[in-house]
Amino acid sequence: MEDKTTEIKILEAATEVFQEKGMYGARMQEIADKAGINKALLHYYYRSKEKLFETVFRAAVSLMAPRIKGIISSDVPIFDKIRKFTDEYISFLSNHTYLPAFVINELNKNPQLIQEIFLKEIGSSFQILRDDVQKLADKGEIKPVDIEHVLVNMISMSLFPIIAKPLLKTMFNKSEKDYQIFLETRKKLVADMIIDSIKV
Amino acid sequence: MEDKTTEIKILEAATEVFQEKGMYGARMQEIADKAGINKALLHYYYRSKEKLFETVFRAAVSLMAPRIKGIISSDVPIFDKIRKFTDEYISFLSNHTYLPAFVINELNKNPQLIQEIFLKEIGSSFQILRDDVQKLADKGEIKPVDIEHVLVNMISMSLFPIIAKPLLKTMFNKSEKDYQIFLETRKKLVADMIIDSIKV
DNA sequence: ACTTTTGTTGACCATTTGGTTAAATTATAT
DNA sequence: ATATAATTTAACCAAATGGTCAACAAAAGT
Repeated sequence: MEDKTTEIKILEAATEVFQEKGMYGARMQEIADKAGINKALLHYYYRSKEKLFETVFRAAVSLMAPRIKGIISSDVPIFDKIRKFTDEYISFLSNHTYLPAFVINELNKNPQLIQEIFLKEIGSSFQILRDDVQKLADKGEIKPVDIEHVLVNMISMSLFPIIAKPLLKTMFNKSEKDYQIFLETRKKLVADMIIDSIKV
Repeated sequence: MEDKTTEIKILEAATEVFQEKGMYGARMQEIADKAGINKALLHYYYRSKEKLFETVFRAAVSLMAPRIKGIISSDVPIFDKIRKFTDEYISFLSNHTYLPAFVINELNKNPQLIQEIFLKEIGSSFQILRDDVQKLADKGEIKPVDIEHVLVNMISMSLFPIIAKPLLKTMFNKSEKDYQIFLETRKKLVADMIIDSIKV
């Protein structure tokens, strides 16, 4: 933490605070304290709170989105793609618990940010997936499903248990460790469900 | 809007603002303006911002939770229960788009609130469901599934498309109306998937 | 009629907050 | 060495914010 450049230290501290408190709840002073620097330095590197937030937010999206993109546009059989997705995405999110709630929440509060940021990250790869699925359906290798629903189902079942973790943890009376196991189990379970829903 | 009691007007205005901006982002002045009253009146009826927020939050949970509870603990065959859930819950949430993101988000930021509020609302009915499913599995009428996963799957696929609406709307390039149709379609689709995953 | 309680307001206050500035310190180049 | 540029800080500021208070108005008891 010591030899890191100030700019990085700020970004890390800001990420923590913003993800925990959100754009409005975050305090510049808290970020400065957490980064171990003077508040004025924040403004020296990132001109305003908004600028800093946007940087953090873009970084968060850039951390989440390419993984979806990379997996769904990789050149492997579709069933493998699905298994790979649930496996890697649930793993990744387990280690970044705050991320999805942060992104989705800020997206709700500031919808116009999406067009620019999110589409650029994901956009194109979705078309590819759509075409792939169409071809497979034509060849009779899978059911002629609506890819939008399949994708939403898969993302829902992978992401929601992370977003609603505190709720579900309490609801099912699970310890932190038990919840991790619960998530681990879902990797295969979700993939199986999705595959079952599209295989002929 | 005119003949409503001041207290109600405040609560409605506060609900709007809190759901849109969150606890931190909400401004007492904005709530007062939206309610068409003086800011001091807010403090006359609800002593502090925190108090007001908690009232709004509890009301939101009380709006969401009993519906889950009512459906899953009703005395109808399990498959009907599932169809009823997806149908009614997606309908309800379509008319209260902000609700789930609001509840889940605040729950993430303030986890200790859950124990008290959420468990009281949901808690018991979950045990009933668990027992029901166990019995059905013993009788061989459904697979011996893990009810926790089934429930999470069902809630995930119903709730997530509401929470991530702005994201998915952009991603799939859908108009407001198209998105409503998309959600409408999901009612049956989700129920079918859940039922398929547990039927023998 | 009038007293008391309840509801409502405008003006005000202390604190917090994002942001600035001028000066000091450190690094870099000449 | 020294001038120049980059980094860091303490002190400060204006605006915003949650909250209060004294006074006024309306309702409700009596």
